[in-house]
Amino acid sequence: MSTIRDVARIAAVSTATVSRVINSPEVVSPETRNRVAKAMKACRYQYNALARGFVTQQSYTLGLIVPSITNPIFAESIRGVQDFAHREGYQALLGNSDYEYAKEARLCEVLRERQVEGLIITTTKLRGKVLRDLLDDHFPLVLLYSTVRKGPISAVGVDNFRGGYSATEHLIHLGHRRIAMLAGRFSFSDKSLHRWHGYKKCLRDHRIPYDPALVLQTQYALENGREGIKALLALEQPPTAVFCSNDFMAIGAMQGAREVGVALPEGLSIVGFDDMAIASYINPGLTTIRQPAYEMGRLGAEILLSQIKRRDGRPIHKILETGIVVRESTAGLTVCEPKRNSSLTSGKHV
Amino acid sequence: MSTIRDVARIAAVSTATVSRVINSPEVVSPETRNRVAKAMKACRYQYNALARGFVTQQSYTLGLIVPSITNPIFAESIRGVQDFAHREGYQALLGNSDYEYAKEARLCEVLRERQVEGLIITTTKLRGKVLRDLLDDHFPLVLLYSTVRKGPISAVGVDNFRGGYSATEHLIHLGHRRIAMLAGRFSFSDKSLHRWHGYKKCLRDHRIPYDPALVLQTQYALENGREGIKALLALEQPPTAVFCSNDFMAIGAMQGAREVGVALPEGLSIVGFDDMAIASYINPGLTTIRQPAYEMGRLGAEILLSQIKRRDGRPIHKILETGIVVRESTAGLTVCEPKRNSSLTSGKHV
DNA sequence: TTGTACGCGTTATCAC
DNA sequence: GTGATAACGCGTACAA
Repeated sequence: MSTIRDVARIAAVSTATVSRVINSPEVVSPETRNRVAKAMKACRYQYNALARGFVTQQSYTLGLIVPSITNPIFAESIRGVQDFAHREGYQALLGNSDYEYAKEARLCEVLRERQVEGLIITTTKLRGKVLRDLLDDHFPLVLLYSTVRKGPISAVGVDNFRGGYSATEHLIHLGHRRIAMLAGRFSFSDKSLHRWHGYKKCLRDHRIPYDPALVLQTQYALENGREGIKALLALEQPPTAVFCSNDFMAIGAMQGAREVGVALPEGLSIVGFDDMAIASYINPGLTTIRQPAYEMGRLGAEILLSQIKRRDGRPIHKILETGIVVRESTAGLTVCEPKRNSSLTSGKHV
Repeated sequence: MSTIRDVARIAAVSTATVSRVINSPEVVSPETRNRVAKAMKACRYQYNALARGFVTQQSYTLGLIVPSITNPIFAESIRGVQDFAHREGYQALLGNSDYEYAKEARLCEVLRERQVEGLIITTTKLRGKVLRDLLDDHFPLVLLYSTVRKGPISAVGVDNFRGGYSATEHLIHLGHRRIAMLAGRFSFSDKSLHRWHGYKKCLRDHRIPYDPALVLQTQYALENGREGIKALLALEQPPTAVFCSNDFMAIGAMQGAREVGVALPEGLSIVGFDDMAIASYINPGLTTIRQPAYEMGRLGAEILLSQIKRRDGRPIHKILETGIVVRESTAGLTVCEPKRNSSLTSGKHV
C-alpha cells in the first residue's frame, strides 16, 4: 500500500500538500492539485481512515449492541442506526448479546478497546456494572428499547406500560376475562416487565382478578411461544386470550394452539408486540402493538452523535408512540363463556 | 484517556515493559508485572486496539456486505460470520446494499478506507468493477450465497440449480404441470437465475413445456410475492403451483392467494427457498428448500481468515447442500385437473 | 529481565 | 500557497 509520502515524492510536493488536496482541495492551487491527483493514480494510493482517526482522536465508529440480530425488529433498528450514522460519516460495529449479560459486557469491552466514540445498547441489565462503568467514564451512551424516562443515561424507547395496557384492553373489550400473558423474562427485560405492569393495571381497572397462573415468563423465540401456550391451554381453567411480549412468541403461540386443536381466533385470541413486517402476512393476521423500530434506531443514532459532539449535554429521553394494529388473530368471545370464567376465577383468587 | 506512557511513568518502568505486560506477561518478572497492573488501575488505563493495528498493520476487522439485514436468512449468516470472527479476535463492520450496486460499491470503498483486512460480500453484480478492482489488488475476498464454482474468487454458496430442480420436481411428483415461478430479478441475483435454470431443466426432463408467461421476475420482499401471485392467478391459464425464489415471496404469495379467494394448499401449492425459522410456524407450513445460512457465514469467515493469513493461497469454492423440507403448503392435484391443464398448455406451447 | 529508539500514515502547527 | 516537522499510542528490534 502506498501512502501520502509516496504520493508526495512522486508529485514532488510535501505530505502536507497531499493531505490538503484530500481534505481541503480549495486551498491548493489547481496545478499542484492536478499533479497530486495524477501521482495518486500512479501509485494506486488508498486513503487510510484509521491513520486519520489516530491523529484526530476520532474513530468515526460507534458500537451497536442488540440482543438478537435475527429478530427483524432489531434488524430494522440497526438499519435506522446505520442510515443515520453513514450519513454523518460514521460506521457501526455490531454485536449480538444473545440476551446474555456476559456477552454484552464482553462486547462493550472489545468495542471500547476499538475506540468506538459511543455506544447504542439494548441492554439486558439496567442496573449492572457495564452501564455503571460507562457512566462513570462519561462515555457517550444511548439505550435503545428502554423505558428509562429520567436519570443520567440517554434512552429511546416506547411506552411499554401503555402498550401492555392497550393490548389487554383490546382483549377485554372483545369480552375476554381470562387473559394470559406470555412474557419475556423480567430479569433481563424491563420492557417485558413494564408490559406486564400495563397488563395487570388494565385488568384491575376492569375489575378482573389477576391470576398469576396465567402469566408465563419465557424467552423471546418462536418455540417458547409454542410451548408456552400449550402449558397455558393445559390449565384447568385455560385462557381464552393471550398477550405475548413479542411477535415471535405470538406466532409460536398460534402454532402451538393449532397443534392442540384450538381454532384461531375462535378458540383463542392472540395479541403480539412489535408488528414485524410478516405480522400482516400470516393467517390469521396478527393483532399486535406496533413499535417504530427503524425510527428508534435512527433517533438513537442522532442522539448519540449529538452527545459525542457536545459531551456536556444533558441526557435525552425519548418515548415514541406505539399503537395497536387490529387484525384477525383476536375475536369476540361467545356470550356465556366470559361469565363462567370470571366467576370461577374470582371465586378462586379474590 | 491515559496511555501506556502514563502507566510506565507511574510504575516507574519503560513503555516497552508495559507493552510486554499486555502482550506477553510471562516474560515479565512477577513483581514488575504487579507494579504495572497496579499502575494501570490507578490511571484507569484503557487499551487502544486501533493504535496496535496502526503499528502491526492489522486492523483485526473485516467487512461484511449483505443485501438486506432484515431478511432473517442473511441475519443468520451474519451471526455465523461474527461467531467465527470474534473467536479469532476479529470484528465485523456491517453494511446493507439494499440490493443496490451503487451502495455496494460505496460500502466497499468506505470499508477499505477503514482498513478492513478482507471482505465478505453477497454481491448484486458478479461481473462489475467492484469485484474486479478488489481482485486486481489481490484483496482478500469471499463471496457469500454465490454459485461460482471456479475462478479466482473464493465463494461459498449452495447449488441453486439443484434447489430449483428439487422444488419443481416435488411439485411435478404431486401431479402439477402448470407450475409458475416467482423469481428474484436475474439482473442482480445469479442465485435466482440458477434456480430458474433448475426449474426449466426439471420441466424439460418431465416433458412439460416451458411457458414464459408463468415466470415473473420481481423483488425479494413479502409484498412482491403477494402482488406477483395475483398477477399469475389472473392469467387465462393460471398455475396450480408456484415456486418462489425465497420464503418472503412465498409467504407473500400465500397471502395474495388468500386475498383472491384461493384455498391453500388445495387451490395452489407453494414452495419457497431458504427455510427461515418462521416457515414451520405459519399455516399452512411452508414447503421450502433449506439453506444452511449460519453455516455459510461461518465457513465464509473461516475461508476469509485463512486467506488473510496466507495471501498466496488458491481460491476456495464451497457448495453446501440444500434439501427440500416438505410441509403443508404443497398438495397433490385433483385427478382430472392436470390432464386438462397439460393438454391446453401443450396445445399452446409445443 | 528491562530500557531505548524508531516507525506505522496521517493531521496540525508553524514557518516561509 | 507550500514545506518541514512534531505529534497520536503502540509494538518491536536491538542493546544493555
